[in-house]
Amino acid sequence: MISKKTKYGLKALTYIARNDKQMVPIALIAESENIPHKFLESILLLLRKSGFLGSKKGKGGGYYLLKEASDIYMTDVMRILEGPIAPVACVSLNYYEKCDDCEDETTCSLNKLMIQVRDANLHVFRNTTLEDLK
Amino acid sequence: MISKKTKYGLKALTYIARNDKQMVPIALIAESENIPHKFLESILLLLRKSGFLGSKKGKGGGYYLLKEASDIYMTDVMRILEGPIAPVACVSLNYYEKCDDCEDETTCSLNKLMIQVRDANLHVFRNTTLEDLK
DNA sequence: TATTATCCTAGTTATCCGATAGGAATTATA
DNA sequence: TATAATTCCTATCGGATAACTAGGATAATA
Repeated sequence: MISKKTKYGLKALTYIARNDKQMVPIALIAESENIPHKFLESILLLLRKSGFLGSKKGKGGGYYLLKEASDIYMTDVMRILEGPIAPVACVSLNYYEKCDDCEDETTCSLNKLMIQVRDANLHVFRNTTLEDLK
Repeated sequence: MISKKTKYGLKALTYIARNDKQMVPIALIAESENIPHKFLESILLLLRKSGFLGSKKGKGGGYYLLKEASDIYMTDVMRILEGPIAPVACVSLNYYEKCDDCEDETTCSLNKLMIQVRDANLHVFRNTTLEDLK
């Protein structure tokens, strides 16, 4: 199950994408999408620092997409918001970590299944961009 | 990312499946798979109550599969150990719950993506049985 | 009856999720 | 230039959940 952070983040990105070429202030997204204002603030900050969003301070300011929606892939967004796409770190492409309970990954009975799950999810996320959520 | 409970549970089931037709005591699984004994105990208890395992108390006792490994589907195991397969409750087949922030699911921008993720995972789990992990 | 198991309820501890607080910095505009 | 509107940033907090533990009851075997 994905976190609310991820859910809110995706909804916010979609909202901004729909209002492209305009500044979208936090308050507007928060109200429209029923997202706690301060929580959303921290999420948008993260998305900006991760290179998805640009921002402008002050009156008339807000957030905007730095790239075309069709160039924003769910793989990248999900990794920032939710973390690893893989179900276990030992099969993660971007967040690899060794298991402490496993001696050898190649002989681990879960390995094959975990890779299948990872790849199934990757396939979906690689073939979906923000444009598809608009 | 799946919980350790799920990971341990799957490993334990596999271990038992490999030693089919024999009683397998907790202690043996715990040591072989590097799983904390008491934690594993609670997991096996759950798997028994959920109908995957049978048990026998006392000397020479232990756990055994109630069905053929090839009849134990990952969909069922995962739902017990990990909970919903869907990434959000509002697209879950077995654990449905309405979103509190969404008015209408049919117009939610995430809906389609979430269903795709759910179905991708379902596809893997429906086509994998415990036999495949052996 | 001693030993080896599971059964069961109830903890404990640590981490993380979701959300909030409060002010600093920046910008537009009246 | 004053004011309002906005993002920026750090810190914090309560509650839930994950991971694990304790300790005895119960049952089977030899």
